[in-house]
Parts: sequence; C-alpha cells; structure tokens
Amino acid sequence: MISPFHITAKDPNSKARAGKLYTKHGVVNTPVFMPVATQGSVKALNDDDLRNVGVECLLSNTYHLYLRPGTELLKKMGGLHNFMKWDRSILTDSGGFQVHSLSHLRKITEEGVWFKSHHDGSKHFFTPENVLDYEQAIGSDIWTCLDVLMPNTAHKTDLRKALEITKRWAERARKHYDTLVPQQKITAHKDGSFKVDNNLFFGIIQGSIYADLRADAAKHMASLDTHGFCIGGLSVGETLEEMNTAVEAVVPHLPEEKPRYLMGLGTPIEMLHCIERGVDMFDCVWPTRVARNGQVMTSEGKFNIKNTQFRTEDKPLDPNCDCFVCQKYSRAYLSHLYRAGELTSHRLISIHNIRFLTRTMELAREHIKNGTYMAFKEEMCAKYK
RNA sequence: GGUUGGGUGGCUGAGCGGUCAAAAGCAACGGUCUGUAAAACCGUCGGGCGUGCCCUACAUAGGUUCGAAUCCUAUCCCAACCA
Repeated sequence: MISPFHITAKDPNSKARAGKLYTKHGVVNTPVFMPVATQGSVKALNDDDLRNVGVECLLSNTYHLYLRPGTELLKKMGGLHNFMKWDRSILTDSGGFQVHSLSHLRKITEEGVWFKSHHDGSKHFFTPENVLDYEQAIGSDIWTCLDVLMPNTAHKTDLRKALEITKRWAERARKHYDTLVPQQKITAHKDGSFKVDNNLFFGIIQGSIYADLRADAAKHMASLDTHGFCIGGLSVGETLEEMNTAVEAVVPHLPEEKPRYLMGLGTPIEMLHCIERGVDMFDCVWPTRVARNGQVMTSEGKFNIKNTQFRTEDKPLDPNCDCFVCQKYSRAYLSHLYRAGELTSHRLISIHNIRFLTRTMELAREHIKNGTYMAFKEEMCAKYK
C-alpha cells in the first residue's frame, strides 16, 4: 500500500527526518507529538485549546470509547470527529494497552481477548477484526491493530509467545482491513502531497527490550504492507538505553517511506532520542496527567507549581514559551489556582505543557531541515534533566 | 447573674487513668506519574541527638495517684439556654 507520507528533510548526522503525514483530516507534520484524548477528550481541554497550541493529531482509545459512550452511538453521531468537534486527525489505540493495564480483568486466547469492563464488570470479547470494526465506527484516521503488551520483566519465553500472538493478530487485522477498505483512495501529487480518502492502518511491533525479538517483529510487520508502524511495548519502565536498543533494532527493517510511531512516549528527552533514531510520531498522557498534578515542563527543565517558592513569583511558567498562559499569567497566580483547587489550573498548565511539547517538535523539524538536529538535541538534553 | 456542655497539635476533631508525642480528615512540606481505571498516588508533618531514648506538650494553677489529655479543686475563656 502507498503510505501518504512525504519526507521533506533528513538530518545528515542522524536518522532523524521531517515529514508530512496526510490523512482524511489534513496534514500532520512530523516529528509530531499527539496528546491523548482517551475518552474523546484531552482531560481539562476542548478542541479550541488544542488547535491553539498547534496540535495536529490526537490519540483516542477504542477500548474506552467502545465501553462508553459506545461505538454505535459514535457512528450515529457522525463519528468521533463530529462528536467532539475536532476537525484534525485522530489516531486510535486498539485497546491493546488496556490488555496490559487492566490485565487482572482479561483473558487472552488465540482468537482474541476477553475483557471485564472496568465500569460494571460486564464481559466483552475483542478480536483483531472487531477492533477494526469499532475503529471504523469511531471514524479515526489511523487505525491500530490489537496487540499483546507484556511487562518487560516477563520471561523471554513468554514475551516470544506474546509476540507470536501479536504477529498472527496483525495478519488477521491486515486481512480484515482489506474487507473494510477494499479500495485504497490515496492520490499522490507531484509536489509530494497526498489526497487521502480512506482510513489508514498501522501495525504494532512488539518484542519488549530484546533486539532479536524486535528485529523479528519489525521484519514481519514490514512484510504486511501497512501504512505505517507502531513501536509498542516501550515506555513501560525500561531504561533509556533499553528503549534506544529496541528502537535501533526495529528501524533498519522498516521501509524508509513509511511513518514510525512510538506509542506512549513521553518525556522531551526520550522523544529527542527516538527522533534521532528515526521515529516520527509520539503520544503520551505525560504532559496532561503531570499538569493535573502540578508539574510544569519548561525550556529550563521541569518544576512543580505546588512548591512553596512559586507562591510569590511574578513571572510566566516559561519565559521562552509563546502559549497564551505564559503571555498572561504569573506563576504566583497558577500556584494560587492550584492550591485553591480551581479546575482552571488543570486547563492552563495542560495547555502550557502541550504547547511545550508541540513547540519542541516544531524546533526539532526546523533543526532537521537545517541539519543542526544533533546540536539541538544535545542542548535540550543538557537543559532538560 | 444562674444552669448545662465545652476548652486536645496550624485547623476540624477522636481519645476520657497506664499500650498517648496523642486516631482520622484538612492544611502545610517534598516526591512519583510514559498507547490515562489518575483533579491520582506515596512519604514527612512538636524539639534533640547516639533512632532508641531524652526533653517539652492536650486552657492556666494546684491536687489525688506508682502513673493524668483522661479524676478532683480553683481561675480564665467559649457555646446554648434561663433570668
């Protein structure tokens, strides 16, 4: 399949590249950070907030939307885009992460996975096929396939077994995609842009922290002819070195012209390391969850607005930030809002944190174009410890 | 003025003779957070050091007792009701 992805620049000193991924809902400039809207909402924010900080793609979640409000309702409401009034791109997680995070409520079989709803205990069965059906009902631009994510502390034998299931599920999902989207409606233009009229399909590469498993998974996924690749099973407690090793094992086996998306990342430093190794897309709850707990990400490093010193500081969260929160409000005011339990503090800090990451991605793209990516990365890593 | 019930750590509030440096919650102080079961969670929270002990503490001052936040007396406050 043609991937509607156009690489616009490559860094001469690393595997970093800048590009444009086209979807039914517009262009996503890569490297990209996608905030997480699990239940059809980036917590504390609405669609305008997200557009204003330069978000081009959101991640949402099939498992959560399937349980509530239900994929039938979403279909009736014209899909998630119309439901939440978000007119840019959406990528959906298959629910594979919930196979992991809600593992005490599930049972994996060759056919699929039995889940107990975390809301009411009701039983549900997910298969690689019906998950794609649900993603179609949701109407997301990029569909991911059902996978099995294991803790990387698991025994390698079990990890290999889980990977084999993930591979077979990917094959089934890939086949099912062809029945849901029998004809590709992707037109390539001369200038490198694309017109896209169908939903895209990304496979997920597992294999934990083991280079051999990762390489095997990557080769297999490359053979399935998808629009792009997810690297899953990372950012679950492994070290930065282990993560780098896993990425380095995967990337050489993936076709250059298709996007690579590392699921669940992350902190600015981790993303910069992955970009250097050829990753294009990221998502993470980090900036928003941490914001609701008071942590602020800035160009000078992180701090927590809960700490005493910020009660009286009459300066913006980040003097180098262009978000409206930093243009208008003092640290003292945000400290007050947080202490007073005012919900606005969650919104304002979330907006700032997301802007910090989208801005970091903008800078990364510029530096890739200028061939100065590695210097930029080193400088950021030194500042952001 | 009288009657009754009270005064406990920054606050609210348990305890009502030893196991009490005193439950719990809040506030405060610090930390954690990675395809969100999170406006969550975890520490610390009288002082000192040799970390086990010592010192200072349950309105104030006396007293009873081997031992008192807990019982008695007086004083000072507070609340409700009655004059």
